[in-house]
Amino acid sequence: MSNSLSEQEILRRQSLDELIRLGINPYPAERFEANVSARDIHANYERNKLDYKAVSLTGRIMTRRIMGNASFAELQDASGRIQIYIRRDDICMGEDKTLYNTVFKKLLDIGDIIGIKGYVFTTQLGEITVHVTELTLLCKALRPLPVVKADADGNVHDAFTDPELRYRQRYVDMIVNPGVKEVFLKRTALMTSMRNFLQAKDYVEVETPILQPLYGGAAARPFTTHHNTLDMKLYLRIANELYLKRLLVGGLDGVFEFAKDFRNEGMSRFHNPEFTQMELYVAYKDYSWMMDLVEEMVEKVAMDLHGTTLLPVGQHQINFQRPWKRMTMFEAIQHFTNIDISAMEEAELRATAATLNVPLDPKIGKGKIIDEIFGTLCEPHLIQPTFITDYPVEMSPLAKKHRDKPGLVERFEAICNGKEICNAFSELNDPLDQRRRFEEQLELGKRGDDEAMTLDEDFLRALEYGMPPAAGLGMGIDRLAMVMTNSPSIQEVIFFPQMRPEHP
RNA sequence: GAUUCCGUAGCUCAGCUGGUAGAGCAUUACACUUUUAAUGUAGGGGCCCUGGGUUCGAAUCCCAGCGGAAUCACCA
Repeated sequence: MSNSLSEQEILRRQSLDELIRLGINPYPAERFEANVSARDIHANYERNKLDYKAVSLTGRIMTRRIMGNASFAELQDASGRIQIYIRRDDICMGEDKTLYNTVFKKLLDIGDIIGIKGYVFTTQLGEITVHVTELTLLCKALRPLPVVKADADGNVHDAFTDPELRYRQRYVDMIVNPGVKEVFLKRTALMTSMRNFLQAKDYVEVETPILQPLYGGAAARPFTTHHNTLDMKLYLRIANELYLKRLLVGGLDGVFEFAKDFRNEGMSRFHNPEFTQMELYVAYKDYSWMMDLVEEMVEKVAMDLHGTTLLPVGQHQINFQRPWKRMTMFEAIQHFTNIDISAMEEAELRATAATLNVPLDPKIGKGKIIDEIFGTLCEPHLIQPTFITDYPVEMSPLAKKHRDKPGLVERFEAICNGKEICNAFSELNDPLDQRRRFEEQLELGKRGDDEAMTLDEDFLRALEYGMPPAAGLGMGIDRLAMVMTNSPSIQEVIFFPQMRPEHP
């Protein structure tokens, strides 16, 4: 951003001064009520012409085609675009033609917001258009908008595509690239659909602390902050799991929260430092019950958003229709490598990883080796929604041990388009086992694992009062939104993704 | 953090092996009462990301920095 104004910005400021000199308030306080939207006109005018003889409409001027004493322009409101037709002698009934000759033709620009009154008609070329009889300026824009045009064949010219500008100035992106708003409306619809689904089951939507004295519920590095009055360190949550489980102890049998979580880690097209998870905990259920719920919920979300379960995602067609494929982690590895690792100990696993060309950090243990093999050789190939079940206990300190498979926990992830979209367990409710698992994490922390979990005494105290057996779920809303809107990066589904500051 | 690519007008982009800038749209002026990427004619607009170097001369070559993108690493 420069201190000096561009030629076009100077001209717009001069136009602003001129408008004021003519007695026109460029930012009026009076309400201008629209009685119709662009979409409404397009959808209903042909069937019901009599209803469109006195319309009033607001919007932003997006294109202008000025031809002497009559002009066309396109107005964009929240619902879409509509062409308007402005004739000099219709908006200037008397001798004074200033409103058309000076105000409309010279002082208004692309990007200005106006209100119009008039009637709808169809032009000779068949385009539904509003014939303007009154024109009111509602907001003068001082910066020029990037002008994007589309030709008759639908080719877009001079598209506003620079990702940096699009993300830094999302408002411009939204004005100029209509698909952008659609993506975000879909994201909202996704959350609404999910919320309705969960509320219909009488689960309670709650809010839990974002500022936490101890961070827990996931393995990640936190953002740290400080409370002045209490003079204490606080963390932005990396998860809300431990608080929602306290609510199960407290007697809520089904709770969920759409939670902004914060992780102080790398950024990529799959990772933003702040992101949204929907976490759900339901008492007296287990992880296989939760798989059924996830299938049902995501299938419904797809239907609500698109009216179909079959969606294009990148190069693939993904079908969210129930039932989804289910396989254990060991089965998945056997499927993709033809090797059965289920009985292997650490040394053999390490050797197997080496023959499979999976690079390993020498410090990691058995559970992480298995996960590494899975993540490298299996996960990227799982395109259709698939539940992967039964994870090594070492990586899942909050999950209940498997009812009949030693060394594993009752956990699943749903993988879709090669990426995890959710993670769920039968929740560990044995307070003594939970304490041991935390202590193991503390050991890992001492050995230098900066993502090991901390021991939360208050959470353990809550478990000692007794938490009902429960199934828990964490669903990545951003990741799911990417899949549901066929977006290749997380920045496309977060309004204001994290960026370096413009002025270092 | 590593590698590769990118940074030129408000926007999208040209600019070859070095000779100090071009197009389309936008913008300005004029013409035009149903156009639609409106059209026609004539203009204006550039710290070529920043700082060093090489050179008689750098948008162009070299080095460093700043921003961005992709891939990888990291992220259960």
